[in-house]
Amino acid sequence: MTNIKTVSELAGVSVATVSRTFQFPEKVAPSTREKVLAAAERARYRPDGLARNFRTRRSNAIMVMVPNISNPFFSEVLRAMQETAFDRGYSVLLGDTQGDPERERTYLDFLGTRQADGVIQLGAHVPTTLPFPRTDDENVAAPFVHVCEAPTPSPFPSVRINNEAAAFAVTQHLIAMGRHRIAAVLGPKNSPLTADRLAGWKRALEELGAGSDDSLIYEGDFTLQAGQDAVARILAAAAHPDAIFFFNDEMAIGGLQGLKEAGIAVPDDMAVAGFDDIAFARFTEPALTTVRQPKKQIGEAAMTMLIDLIEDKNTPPQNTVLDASLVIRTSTGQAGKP
Amino acid sequence: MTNIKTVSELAGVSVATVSRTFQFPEKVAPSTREKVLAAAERARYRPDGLARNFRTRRSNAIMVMVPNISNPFFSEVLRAMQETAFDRGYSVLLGDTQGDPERERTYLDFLGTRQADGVIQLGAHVPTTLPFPRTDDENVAAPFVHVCEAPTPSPFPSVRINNEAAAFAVTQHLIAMGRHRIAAVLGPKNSPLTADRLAGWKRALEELGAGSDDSLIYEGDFTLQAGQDAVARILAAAAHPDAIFFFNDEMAIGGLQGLKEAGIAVPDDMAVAGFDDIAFARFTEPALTTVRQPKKQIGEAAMTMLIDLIEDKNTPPQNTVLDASLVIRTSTGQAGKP
DNA sequence: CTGTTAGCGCTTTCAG
DNA sequence: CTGAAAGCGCTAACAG
Repeated sequence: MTNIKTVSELAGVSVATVSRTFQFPEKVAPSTREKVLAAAERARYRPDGLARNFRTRRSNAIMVMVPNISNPFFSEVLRAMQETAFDRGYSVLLGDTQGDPERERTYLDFLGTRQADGVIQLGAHVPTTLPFPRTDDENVAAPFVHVCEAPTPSPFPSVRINNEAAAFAVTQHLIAMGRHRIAAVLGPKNSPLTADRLAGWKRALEELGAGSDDSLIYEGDFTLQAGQDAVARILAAAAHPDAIFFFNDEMAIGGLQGLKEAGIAVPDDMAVAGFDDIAFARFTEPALTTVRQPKKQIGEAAMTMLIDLIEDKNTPPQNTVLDASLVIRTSTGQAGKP
Repeated sequence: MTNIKTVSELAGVSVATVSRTFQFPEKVAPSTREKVLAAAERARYRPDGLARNFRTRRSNAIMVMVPNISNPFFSEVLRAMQETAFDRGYSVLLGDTQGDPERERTYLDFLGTRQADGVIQLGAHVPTTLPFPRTDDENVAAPFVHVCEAPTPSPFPSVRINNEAAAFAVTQHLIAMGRHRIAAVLGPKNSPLTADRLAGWKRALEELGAGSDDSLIYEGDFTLQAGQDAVARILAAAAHPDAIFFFNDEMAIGGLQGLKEAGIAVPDDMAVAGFDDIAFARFTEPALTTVRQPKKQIGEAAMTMLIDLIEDKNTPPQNTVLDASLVIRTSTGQAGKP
């Protein structure tokens, strides 16, 4: 129950001085500062964060909405975000949405109720009505950053990689390895990311390969199970493809399992590629060729952008595109071997 | 900028009535309620969460400290925690500690500054001084729950599985499969969980096997890399073991990779077991025998316990032990085959 | 460099 | 069922 008043009396100074001692120690004479700190120590005083937040109208918290925190890609990005937020004095509120728009609305509302100073969206959904922090200035950008799944063009500041180009590179590599019929296993529909990767796959097949063929497109949802299921459907089709490009690593790992169970040799009978380069991709059998997304950079860039937006209302909204690189392992065959 | 006063004037009622309409709608006459809600709607009013938190002296937030959010075991548990918290009207603050005690202290301090109503610790470290919420009643249990890594006996409420028994079961299974020299690859030192699993391994070897042998113990830290490294050390030893019990699945997966690179056949030349049953365990080559931890239940139980503690100061602190089960897959050999 | 003072927006008695 | 009013603990002008 010890509050600022108690401490001020104990130290024989005003409450303002106590406040300053904690907020701006340099604005207080060293001798006074010591008196205050001693008194605070003695009274086991901790400034009340709730009162401070209330008074300053800032929660110093960032809501991060993530479709599924168990997805290793997201958890890596999230870790970098939390790290960056921490370094800048913000805490991270976790909002696992499971893709549920109602959940997203609830979490977004943390902005409206001032329980978060900003929001990062790692999912695909774009909010239509944003509960702006109650400012009358319509020109101030909303403290909202869209990560990975931002549509093009994006109405909000965003951070992502060039998914089209990365998917093109994967498909190009498969073609270079002598593959002709390359299936694509998609992520969730309506996801800009899925659309972009699909466009890259298509362009590569049309420019460099045998042309694209919609019968080579299979649905998926980024889960291990979806990868396994897709393989079952792929193998049931009349003419097998000779390669499968899974739109994320988890599906590729599920797919490898499905292929193993079906007795299909990878990469000899079927080449397999993924996307993301999660930690496990290096440990599959065979090791997975994939696209390395700069997870740490993505998280850092997004959080930095958001906090800049919050703290400096003049920061112009940006759409940052980071580099991704193709990581060639053994699941797509060895050089020199068809 | 629209606040409770604006709404009260618009609706022609007092601020108290507006407050009640949002807090306890049933305490307000239906006709009044409608007036208020209409006015709130018109003014686009959102109650200020910071003011509310300040006034009620509650943040409605739970700090969850986790050593590494990228670990699939933790992220699964965390997801269940967030779900449970959400259902009970709490948000989750993410505190990735990377095992750093200073970080842990900082996060723990959220209690002291009232920025969190409770703390869950998923790491091994036990706080010595807890910044109690400022109550004078020394008998009130601190809103702190220790998960998975709680020492025995635990000074705090806790949730965990019986690690000793589970490790015993793994080792027993390996012995039953005809293995004689069973190596153990540990988790972080000083972790109660590591100690318990080691004790189970040791007891099984002594009661059912050839006796335990400290030269079969290898250090680890729960990362993929650690598993791979441990295999290198194991294979460099004079006499190979014929089985390896990794104390978590990630190390086991790293270990499988190391064994593959060394040309050791699993399970024929070396049986491998893990611990946790993360989603990827079913998709390794060969599929991993492991201990299934009830991740969802652990998360739910811990969060429920903590919130009960917060909301009902009479809840007695408990130490909950949940069931874990051995999941036998192919990495430890097939029945009937030595 | 320090003190005085006025609230921030809301909840919560306490009366009526 | 509703209103009046006090005040949570702190910060930030402003004045000295």
